[in-house]
Amino acid sequence: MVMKPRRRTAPAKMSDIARLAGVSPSTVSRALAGSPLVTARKREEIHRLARERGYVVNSTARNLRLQRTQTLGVVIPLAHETSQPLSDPFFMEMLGWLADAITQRGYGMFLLKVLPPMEGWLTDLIASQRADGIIVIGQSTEHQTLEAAALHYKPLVVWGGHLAAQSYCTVGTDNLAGALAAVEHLIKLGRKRIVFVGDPAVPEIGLRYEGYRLAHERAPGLRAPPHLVSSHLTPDTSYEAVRAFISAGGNCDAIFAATDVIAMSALRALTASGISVPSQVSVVGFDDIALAAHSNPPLTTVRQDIERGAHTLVDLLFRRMAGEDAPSSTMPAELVVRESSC
Amino acid sequence: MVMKPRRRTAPAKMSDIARLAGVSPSTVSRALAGSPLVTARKREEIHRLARERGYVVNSTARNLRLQRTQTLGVVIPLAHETSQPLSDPFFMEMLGWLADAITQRGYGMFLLKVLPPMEGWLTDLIASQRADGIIVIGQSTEHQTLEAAALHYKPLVVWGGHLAAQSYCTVGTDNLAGALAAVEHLIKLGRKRIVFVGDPAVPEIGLRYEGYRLAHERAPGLRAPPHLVSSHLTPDTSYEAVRAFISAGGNCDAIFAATDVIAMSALRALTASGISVPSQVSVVGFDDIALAAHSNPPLTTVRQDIERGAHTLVDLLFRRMAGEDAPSSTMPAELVVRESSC
DNA sequence: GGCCCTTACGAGATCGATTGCATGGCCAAG
DNA sequence: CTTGGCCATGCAATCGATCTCGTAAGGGCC
Repeated sequence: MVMKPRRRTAPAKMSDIARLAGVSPSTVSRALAGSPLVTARKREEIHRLARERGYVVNSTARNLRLQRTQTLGVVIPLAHETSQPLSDPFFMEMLGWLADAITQRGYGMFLLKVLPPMEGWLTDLIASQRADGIIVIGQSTEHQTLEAAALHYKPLVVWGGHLAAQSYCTVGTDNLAGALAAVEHLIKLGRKRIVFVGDPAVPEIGLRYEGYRLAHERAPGLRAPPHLVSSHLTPDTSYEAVRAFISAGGNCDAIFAATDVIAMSALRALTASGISVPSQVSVVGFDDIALAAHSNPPLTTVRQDIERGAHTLVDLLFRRMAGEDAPSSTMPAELVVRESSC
Repeated sequence: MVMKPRRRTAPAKMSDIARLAGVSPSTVSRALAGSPLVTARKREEIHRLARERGYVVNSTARNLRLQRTQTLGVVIPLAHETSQPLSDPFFMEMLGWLADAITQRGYGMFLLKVLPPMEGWLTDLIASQRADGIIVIGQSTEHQTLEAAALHYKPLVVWGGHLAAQSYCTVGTDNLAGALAAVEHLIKLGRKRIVFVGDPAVPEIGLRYEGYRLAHERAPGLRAPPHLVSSHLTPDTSYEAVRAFISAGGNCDAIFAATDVIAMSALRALTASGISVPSQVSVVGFDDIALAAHSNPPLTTVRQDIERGAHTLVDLLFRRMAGEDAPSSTMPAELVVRESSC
C-alpha cells in the first residue's frame, strides 16, 4: 500500500534547532547528550529551545549512526496453537512485567507474535537488526529453531523448560520439582487416581508430566491413569476433554492440570458434571496466575514467580548483549494450597 | 551503560551481496524490491545469494531513507493504576488481536506501557518518529493529554469511551447501551437493590455507570443504592470492597460490575461470605473475557467484540495515516446471559 | 609582545539503504 | 553504416543523527 511520504507538519530536526540557537548541529547533539564540551550557558539555551519546539531526537537516524536500536524484541511463538487469540494470562502477565523491566532500562519493546506457518521468524528478526537482543516467551515446539539460532546469535534468551542438551539460554521454573510437589500433595491427601491434563510435547509441560510420573513411581502401589492431552492455551479444548473423560465413565479423584487455565476449565467441567470440588475431586493447577486465587473454589497451584522470571530474563539478556556468556537459570517452584484441594 | 559496539560476526550488508553478485548495491536493492528494471535472471541470482547468506535488509537504514518505520506504536497508559502488573485480560486479549491485525498489514508493533509519573509520554513518542501511527489502549485518566496531542497529530486512535466533545478518534463499545441492557435484565429478573462496582472516573466506566443510572430512572419506584468505587484492574481491591460492603450489613440482590475482573472477584467475595449466586444475589459483568464463560458459575456479562474492535482500530489508523480524517466508531454491545444471573 | 596550551566549536565523514539521473550498450529503422 | 531510442545498470545524493579531527579564539606565562 502507498502511504503519503510526509505528515502535514514535518517535525523539527536537529539542524532546525541548531539554526535557531545559532550553532552547528554538532553542538546541539553534544548539548542534548549533556556533553561537558559545550558551555553550560549554551547547553541550557539549547535544551530550552528543544523543549519549546517539542524537539525529540529522531530515533531512526540515531540508531543507524550508533549501530543499535535501543530496543529488545519480544517474540511469542504459537506453533502448537491453532486458534488465534493468545489468551493464556500467564504469558500476558509475563509480558506486563517484561514491559516494566525493559522500560526501566531505557529500552523499547518490539513485540512479535508468530503463528504458523512459521518460517524464518527468528533468523529474519535477527538479520533485520531491528532489536539489540531477543526474548522468546515459551519454546512452543520450536526447540530446533532456537537451537540453530543460538549457534550464531548470542543475545537471545528464552522462557521455558531447560532440556538436557541445549545450547540456548533459558529462564524457567523448576517444572519437574513443582509438579512433583503438587502430585505428592495430592497423594498425601489420599488421592489414588490422579489424572494429568496437558500436552507433553511442549518442553515445559513435558517436564511437568515427568514430575507427575516420578511422584507416582515413588508412591508404592500407585499407578498413573492415562493422561489427557490438551493444548494448554484454549480453555475450550480442556473443558471438552474433561467432560468427555467423565461422560465416558472415566473415574478419578484428582486432576493435575498443566496450567491454571486448564485447571479452571477442569473446575468448571467438573461442576457442570455434578462433581463437587474438592470433596469428590481435588484439582491442582500450575502457574498461579492472578485469577487462580479468584476462581471458585480458589485454585491450589504451583506458583511461578513471574516478576522475578521477567527480571531474570532481561538481566541475562543484558549480560549477553554485553558479551558475557550468561548461563541458564532455573527458579524454585512453590506449591500454593488453596481450597480446590483439601 | 556501555555496550560493545559490534557483535562478534557483523551481519552482511547490501554491498556485500552486491560484491558477491558482481553488481552495484542499487541493483541489489532493486532486485530485492522485485523491480522489473532488473533482468529476471539477475534478480533470481541475487535472491538466491541473499537467502544463502541469510541477508535481510537493515530496517533502520531503510526506515531512515524512506521516512517511515513500518511500525505502529501501541501504548497502554496506567495512570489510574497504582500497582504494577497490567493484568486485566481484556487489555491483553486486545493486545493479541492487535498483534494479529498489525502483523497482517506487514507492520511491526512497538509496545509501550506507561506508568506514573506520566509526563510527555505521548508527545515524546510522537516526536521521536518511532512509529508511523499510534494506538492508545484505554483512556485511563489521560483525556486531556490525548485531546492536546490530537490537535497536531492525526495518525492516532484510542480505544475507549466516546465523550461528548472530543477531538481524538476513538473506537469502543456502546458502553451506555450495554450497561442499560445489563441492568434492565437484572430488573426484569425482579432484582430491586442492584449495586454498581467500579470507578466512574475512567471515561468508559463512567458511561457504564450512566447506563446503570438510566435503567434505574426508567424503572418506576426503583432507586440506585450507593455504588462501590474500585479501580478496575486489580482483583484484590474489588474483592475487599465487596466483602466490606457485605460485612457492613449492606444488602443487595444483584451486583453490576464495571468489568469481568471485578465481577469475578465479586463472585468469590459473595461465595466466601456464604451468599449463593445466583439464587440470592445475581452478578453481571462487562467485557466477556475468555474466562468469563469459565468462572463458577459462568458469568452473565456484556460482550465487547474485541477482535472486531482491534481490527477497527487498525483500519481507522491506516486510513488516518493515509491522510483521511477517519471518524470515531462505536460498536454494539451484546448481553450474554449465563448462570450467574437467573 | 610572542608563544604555547587549553577549550569550545564546526566541517565533514559515516551508518546502510533507496532512487533520480546519467550513461553505455544493443537493436532496429532509415 | 549511421542514428535514435530503449533498457539495464551504476553513480551519487539523500535521510538525520553522531563523532573524529582540525582550528580559531582566548588565556596564562615569560
